[in-house]
Amino acid sequence: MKVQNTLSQKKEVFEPINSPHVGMYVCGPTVYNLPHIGNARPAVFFDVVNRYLQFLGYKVRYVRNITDVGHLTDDGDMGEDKISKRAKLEQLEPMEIVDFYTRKYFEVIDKLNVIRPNITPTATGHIVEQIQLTQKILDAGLAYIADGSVYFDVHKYNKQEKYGELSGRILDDLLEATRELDGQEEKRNPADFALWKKAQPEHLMRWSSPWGEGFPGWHLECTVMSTKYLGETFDIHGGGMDLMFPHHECEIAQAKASTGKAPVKYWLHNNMITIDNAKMSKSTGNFVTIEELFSGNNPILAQAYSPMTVRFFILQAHYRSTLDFTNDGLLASQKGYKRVINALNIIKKLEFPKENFDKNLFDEKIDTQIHQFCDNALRAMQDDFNTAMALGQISNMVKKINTFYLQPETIPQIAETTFARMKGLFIALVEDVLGLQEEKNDNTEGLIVALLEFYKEAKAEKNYAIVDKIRGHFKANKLTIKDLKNGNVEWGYEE
RNA sequence: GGUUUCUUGGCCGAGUGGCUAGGCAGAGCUCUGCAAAAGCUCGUACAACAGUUCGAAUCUGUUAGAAACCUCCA
Repeated sequence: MKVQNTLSQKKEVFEPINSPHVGMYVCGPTVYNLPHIGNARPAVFFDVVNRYLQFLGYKVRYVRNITDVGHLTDDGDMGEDKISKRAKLEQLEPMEIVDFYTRKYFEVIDKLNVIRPNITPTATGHIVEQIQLTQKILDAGLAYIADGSVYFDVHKYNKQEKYGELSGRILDDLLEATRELDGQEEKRNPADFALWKKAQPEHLMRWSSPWGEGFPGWHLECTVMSTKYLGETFDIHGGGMDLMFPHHECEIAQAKASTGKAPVKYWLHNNMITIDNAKMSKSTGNFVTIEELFSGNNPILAQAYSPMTVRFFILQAHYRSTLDFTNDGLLASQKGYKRVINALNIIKKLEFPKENFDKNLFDEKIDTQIHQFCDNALRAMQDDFNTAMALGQISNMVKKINTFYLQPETIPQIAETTFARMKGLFIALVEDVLGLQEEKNDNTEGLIVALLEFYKEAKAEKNYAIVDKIRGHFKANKLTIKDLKNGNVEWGYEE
């Protein structure tokens, strides 16, 4: 398998440090707002990575953090922070916000059929470790204390290591480009970043430390938690491209400063999502939440889109391309998804004929074609998780499956082993790897009412055979038909 | 200004130097009491220019345009 490593900017052969074990860390959400469609992409994509690695037989330990401190009030920026403003307005504890949005996050991400990570650590749960790491970097001489805060000394670090290796930035260029921000006077250098930040009196989340009361810096938690659960060097670190700089760059710096080792072997970054070609972000407020997507309750949306439609839509693009959310695109995915699921249900029931089939039917061309679909689909996944390509091949299989379904007698055009391979792979890819599952329509009520119509008609015609038959079906489903005195017919649960 | 990336048919969206990606929409056909579903067939696609090559959407260069990041964000 090959993966595109942001660090080398090349596709590299994936070789776990400690095969068959794979350690994967993905930056999770900052839980101070409703999860939006931009949160859905990494969640779904890295879920597929997790699933595919397991499909290949690896034992994955998947860690995805919850950032619940460090972003509630800005570092330096004196501008308005809508969240803390709102927290104040609603008189909520920060942890109340955190708890509420964490639950919201899991709620919608679960609906997308994302398997929960093995560990979901929180930043507030690792304050002690973060203090320890800060001390370690101080001891290494790569940080300095300024008025109760601790800053990472990027300049000094850059003399022994290369700061900017992940994002391809050069420190000197960065300095010129960096804007003047408020509250940065304490820093020796604008590129320096906070490891520990002194808490202002109004700051609600605070812990005592050797440097006074404060809270951990933005980048510290990921270094601490990834190291704690996956070791000083682990296999995969994932996240959105926007985290490449400075977040992941700082993580590398923190890790190298404290352990002297590169923390991550393969860096994977998913691209951004746009809405009608405009970038989505929390601050500009043009965002669509995942809940809204499911409910259709947003002016941008023409209708509601089911979780699996959204998942299918995300997987139809390669993860390193930007993905534009449009109604047309989602609608196309809705249909494409249903087509695949219909075929999934069909192939599950479809069997190769036991005997009495015409052995002369065997057609090597078709047989080879099926094998190619299978090979191509697997190759696509092997090549940097090309889910779009894999879905294309699955689509090819769908056609064949539908044909075989309508003309089962033609199944022996392919060998029994070929049939078994396609069946097994199709199900495995769709369900296990891509994580697409059937969404059952909840049309029970409508169907019951329809059946009652027939019941009434049959009764009017005194066709009691049909009447009894319908009653029987209701009973079999633990329902009863109630012929009311006023002539109405209703249904209820069997008591 | 710097860094990274992108520009594919009506829309979305893959792609290897030479062989049909795929989906959606559209047209025609088959099947069908009518439909639907399904299958088959079809449309001019690869930003522009130049170069490398027997051959390039795929490599190189130039130009134009776009995006993300450089500041909290997945």
